[in-house]
Amino acid sequence: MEQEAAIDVFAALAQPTRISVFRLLVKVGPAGLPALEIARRLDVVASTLSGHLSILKRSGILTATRHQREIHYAANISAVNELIAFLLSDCCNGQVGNCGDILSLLNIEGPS
Amino acid sequence: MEQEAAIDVFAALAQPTRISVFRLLVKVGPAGLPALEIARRLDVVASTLSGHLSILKRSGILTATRHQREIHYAANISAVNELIAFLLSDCCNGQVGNCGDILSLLNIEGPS
DNA sequence: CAGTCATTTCGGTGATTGCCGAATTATCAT
DNA sequence: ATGATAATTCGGCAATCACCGAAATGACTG
Repeated sequence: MEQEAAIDVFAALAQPTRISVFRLLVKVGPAGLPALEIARRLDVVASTLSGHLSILKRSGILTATRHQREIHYAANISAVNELIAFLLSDCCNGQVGNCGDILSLLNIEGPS
Repeated sequence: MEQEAAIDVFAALAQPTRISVFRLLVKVGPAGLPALEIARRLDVVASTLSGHLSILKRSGILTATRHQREIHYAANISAVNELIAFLLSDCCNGQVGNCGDILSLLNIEGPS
């Protein structure tokens, strides 16, 4: 992931409604939710939400697929992966082990 | 990390000069750099940089320590860890293995 | 084709952001 | 104290952002 793309993702997530949308969609899983359902659950006006969804989608952190009349938005987990890889790329030379405490903070210890 | 804090970090990184500062400081390592040296390397006016440093510091992604006349800014890697943990917390139930391809994207495979 | 539902676009407003130069504060050496 | 260096604060300006309601588009149904 290039710096410009990472900035777009950071900007997309740097807003309360948008990060709430993203987290909701992460929880919901790959099936995602239609826009109005998101608006209902987060209590946001539809037109306002539409702008936020557009920003999130343009950054690549959400995907949108039409299901009949509805457009289902879903979190794009691989974009999260790329963002994390970008964050770590400069300090670890691509090898996460170099960053020490990251692994333990993420509870990576193999099956318990 | 709470959602509010994560938003502050995202907002801090969602700006070209600021993310360049952050990446420069990650590369430089824990010793960090004084403000004017950062300004020189990134070709940014001192007063403009000062505002950016203040935003980065307030978000917790940078630390600042005085060394005689200079204030040395350094990347706070543990804040990066917390941010990554926040990003993953909703989809993995705290267990990164649940997210599947994250591990391989990060080149976590044990010593090669 | 007419109607309905889902979503987006448009228009306008108030708040925030980023930028710079000038002035100010802080620290140290002489 | 004086002067020099490091860094921040201030004032003002242009650009962007977030928000809402109203209107428009797109997609399906009868």
